Amino acid sequence: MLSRIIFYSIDKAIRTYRKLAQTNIDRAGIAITIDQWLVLRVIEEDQSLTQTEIAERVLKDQASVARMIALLLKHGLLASEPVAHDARRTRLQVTPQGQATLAAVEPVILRNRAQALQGISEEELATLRRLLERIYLNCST
Amino acid sequence: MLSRIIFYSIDKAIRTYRKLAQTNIDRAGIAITIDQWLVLRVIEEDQSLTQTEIAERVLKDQASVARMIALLLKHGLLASEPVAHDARRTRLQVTPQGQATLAAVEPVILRNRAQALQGISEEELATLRRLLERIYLNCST
DNA sequence: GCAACCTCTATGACATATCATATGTCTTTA
DNA sequence: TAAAGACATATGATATGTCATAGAGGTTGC
Repeated sequence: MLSRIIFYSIDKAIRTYRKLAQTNIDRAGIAITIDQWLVLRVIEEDQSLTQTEIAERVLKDQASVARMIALLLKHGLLASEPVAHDARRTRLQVTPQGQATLAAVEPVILRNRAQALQGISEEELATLRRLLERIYLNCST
Repeated sequence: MLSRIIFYSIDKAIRTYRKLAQTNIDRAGIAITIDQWLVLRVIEEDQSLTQTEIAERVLKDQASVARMIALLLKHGLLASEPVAHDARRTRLQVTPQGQATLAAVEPVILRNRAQALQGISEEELATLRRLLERIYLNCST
């Protein structure tokens, strides 16, 4: 039975959460994917990050991040300007439109999380986090 | 901090596990993706399933399953034949090559799981499963 | 200084995720 | 039984995941 496999449960939980999150963002009339939102949010926090560093923070590949950034630029949520001391890079900036999108998404995400974690205590959450971290460490070595 | 968000932990755990699994399959010289393997395995268990039913079992979209089946057919791991009473469908069969692939992957998967779950007790696993199931239910309603 | 090496970004190739829809085929209902 | 609805599969469009690599630009060591 697939349902007895823990990785199946993990996959099911995260997929269902992602679907809920994206549905609610769409329903709020916001034109962004959750993955793009995550990247945008990380850039907002620190605009000096390289794509590789962004990729590490959001657990994605540099190639994926490059394409998401290209889309965010195309959609006007990000702007880029050259960096003086390093011609390989560009400095990314969240545009006012990007800021507005972040602000609009924030409450939706908070509601999603609250819904997803209903009936789960802080202690259980800590346990969950600890076990998942253990799996992560077991897999990375 | 992203690391404080539980969905980040879930995502990190499952991604790292998937990467470990795929790396070990590749390293064993087996030409199949984990997703294709999962589909092939489900078909082996019940060859009368429709694509939609397979998709439900493996938590994927019918469109994704259709494309994976197309690849499995192309690679010779599956064969299809018409179904007498319903012209919409085809009956899928795991070929000998498919059987061999499943047999070769099995021990790799078992080793992966054992590695990923090192140091986690049966009781903790049950807790993990219960919490993830709760998140899933919270998100599906 | 410059050769070897490393970093940053972009992109090709292929697989998957998701939604929408097309097409053909049952099935049900008026 | 014909029309309407449901179902099975395929596919277009777009986004992401992953690996590999190209191409331009830094950095280091000699």
